[in-house]
Amino acid sequence: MASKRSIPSPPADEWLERAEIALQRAGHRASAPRAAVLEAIARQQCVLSAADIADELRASKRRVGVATVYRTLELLEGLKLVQRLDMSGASARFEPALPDGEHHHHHLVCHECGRVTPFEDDSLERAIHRLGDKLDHEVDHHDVILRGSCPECSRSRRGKSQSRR
Amino acid sequence: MASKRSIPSPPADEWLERAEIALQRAGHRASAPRAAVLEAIARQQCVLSAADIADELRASKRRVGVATVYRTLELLEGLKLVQRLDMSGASARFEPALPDGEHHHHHLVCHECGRVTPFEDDSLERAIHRLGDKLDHEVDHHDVILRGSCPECSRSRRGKSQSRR
DNA sequence: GTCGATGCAAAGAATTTGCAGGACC
DNA sequence: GGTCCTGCAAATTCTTTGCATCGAC
Repeated sequence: MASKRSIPSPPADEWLERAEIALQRAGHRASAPRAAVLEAIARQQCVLSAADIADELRASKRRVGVATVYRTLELLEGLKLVQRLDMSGASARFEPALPDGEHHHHHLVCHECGRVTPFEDDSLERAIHRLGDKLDHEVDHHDVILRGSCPECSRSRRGKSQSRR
Repeated sequence: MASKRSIPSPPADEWLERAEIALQRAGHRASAPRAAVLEAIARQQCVLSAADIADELRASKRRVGVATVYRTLELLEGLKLVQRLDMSGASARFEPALPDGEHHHHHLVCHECGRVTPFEDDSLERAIHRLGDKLDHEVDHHDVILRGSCPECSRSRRGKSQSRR
């Protein structure tokens, strides 16, 4: 047990289609650079920074200016199609957002290797939901970030002694 | 009975003393500028940015360079005496951190007025703690940010019409 | 007296913005 | 063909760093 705690692979194409439709309905044009950014986001397996996206596109011969990447991300964030993840100090990361609470998840950040791992947990969601009711605030979004060491890092730090917990 | 949901006023002096001792024990000198930054942090009622601290000190005639403010905050963060709060886009905010889990809390950010309100909730903490066990990661810290409208903003939005923005 | 701490200003990094030309509808 | 969009580079903002000087221990 304690095996793959990863989240079922996100429906990339579905997201892409939804994003394209949402942009169109919001009155935005479907340009090639914008489409390239959308595809890079849809294709990603992990959270990406604006620079990551620009680099990736440059590598695949579809150069897109950073400004366009930022402008597209801003647009998508406004339409709740991407979710921004603030990394202490470093540049912000972005990931495709799924509709509503569907597939809602949060992140673990390893402060040794920097890796970001998504996870989901119903009891956490329930606790937050209850909180929303309890507090006067209208809560419409929440971020949870757990920081610590990922399995690889803590394992290698422990060195030889391998004690599963 | 959901009236005072605020957190009991933090023991400012206690924090200040603890911070001074911790710095000294870590081999740092007690300079006047650093002391001024410490006091500003201890005195704060809400989260402050580095610029806020510098401004506040300038107002109270104890000018301290921003560089010193940042350096002090970095020092304090390393000693777990302050907690950094990443604000999407805007500059990071800092607040005094209390020892261990003592008085542990999180924040609500109003996306209308920007106000940051602390809250604490045991069931949330328990859920996160359980999560730490469930996930392979060693979790040693967590941040939770709820975003929404504070009571004032949602009230005024509902009550009156939505004039100016 | 030594070495850490400070302030200033320059350097860096991340993100935004102005503008002229290009592309979509 | 009118706009919206793009790329580039300059501008902003936040934070860090180099360096000569100052001050705590």
